[in-house]
Amino acid sequence: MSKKERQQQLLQIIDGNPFVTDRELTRQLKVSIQTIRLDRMELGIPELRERMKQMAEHSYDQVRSLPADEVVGDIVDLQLDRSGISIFEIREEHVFSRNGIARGHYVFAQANSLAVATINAEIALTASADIRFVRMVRLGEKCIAKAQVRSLAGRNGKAEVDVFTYVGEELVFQGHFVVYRSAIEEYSEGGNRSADRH
Amino acid sequence: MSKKERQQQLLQIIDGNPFVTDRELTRQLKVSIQTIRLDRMELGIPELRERMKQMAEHSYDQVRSLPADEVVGDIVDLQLDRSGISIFEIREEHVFSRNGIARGHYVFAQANSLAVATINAEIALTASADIRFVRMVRLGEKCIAKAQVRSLAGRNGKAEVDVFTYVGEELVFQGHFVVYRSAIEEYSEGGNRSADRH
DNA sequence: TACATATTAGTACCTGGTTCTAATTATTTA
DNA sequence: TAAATAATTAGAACCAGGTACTAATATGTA
Repeated sequence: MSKKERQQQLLQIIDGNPFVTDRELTRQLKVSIQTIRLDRMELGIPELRERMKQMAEHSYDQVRSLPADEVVGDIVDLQLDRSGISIFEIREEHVFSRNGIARGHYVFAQANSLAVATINAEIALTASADIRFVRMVRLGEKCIAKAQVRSLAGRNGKAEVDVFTYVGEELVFQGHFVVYRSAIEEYSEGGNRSADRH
Repeated sequence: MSKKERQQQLLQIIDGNPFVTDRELTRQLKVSIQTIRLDRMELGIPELRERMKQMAEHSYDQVRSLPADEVVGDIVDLQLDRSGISIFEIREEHVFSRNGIARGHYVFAQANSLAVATINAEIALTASADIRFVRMVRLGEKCIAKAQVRSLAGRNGKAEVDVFTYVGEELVFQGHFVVYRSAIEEYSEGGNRSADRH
């Protein structure tokens, strides 16, 4: 096996399992540990611990901003059963790496979270939605979603919420949500009201 | 400061920043490094490297299944401009930890990804959608989304796609998507066709 | 054959710890 | 107040998984 072939294999192995040690690599590639290390140098692959650290840091950033939180976006204003505003900044982890455009479901998730949070009920869940992506949202843009409750049925019924999301003055998304409100734990899209603002 | 108070502080510090070393902790808590280590022992907090490893492994699991991939769900059948089927298993990272119910935007994302992937165009993007969450989806359930293209406009125009998502025989989600297709790179919700199944 | 490239070997050193023994300080309790 | 107990600190040996560096040995090529 040539040096190039071996380095290709090494890339593949580490790509397939980033948790592999140099010692394990020597067993798989049948070369000395020094060769493995020279190869890693040439290929710019950091040591195992550094790889794990980078993965941990990367995931930590995501965890802090993302779906670890049951509400996507930061709710800055809330008048229960009336209106709400949330802010969500489009970051690296929300976009297609290819073109820096936000994945639709993040924009959707912000609006959905806000619609549900605005409804004052033990349990609120999205029943249906009618949505439109008015224009693409790019990396770094700050989405401001504004929710308006349009109608409220009884204590256990449907509520209708309109959400408009803006970047600056521009409308980027609009949605009409039908949200079920209930005191019974059945389908919780936003869950217990008291737990929303962790 | 009592031992209990210190251990509470220690928990808080590590919770706030899991990347802190014992040495940094000695500076913040003004005790010896042995005390820090005894405290970690008592509290069952692993060493920095182990913490990073766990985060990395956890995120790696997520990355493998989740939005790192630009298509949410595994497309198992695809007839461009006609129909498509994708499978998406609801895992730990897709549900509300509180009740084990899938976050709506994952169910939405699977359907959205499939609708876009089914359209045969250089660039495809979701323009609007009309969706309904028919019943909740729980941890461990396998969502099978079936897309049917209903209408196609010219090379650069709108396409309409219906997506029905099932768990077993039960319908859990339905959506009507309007997707823009274009050869011009403008708003890519699924991106270059050739890159979808990487 | 001479030279270059590739590979292997070996040593010292590093971080961020664990494990263990032992000594020193509080703090409590009899 | 003295003895007992708990809490804290010190120090040395050791570990994984490396880096950095020097030097020797293959292996191929002009």
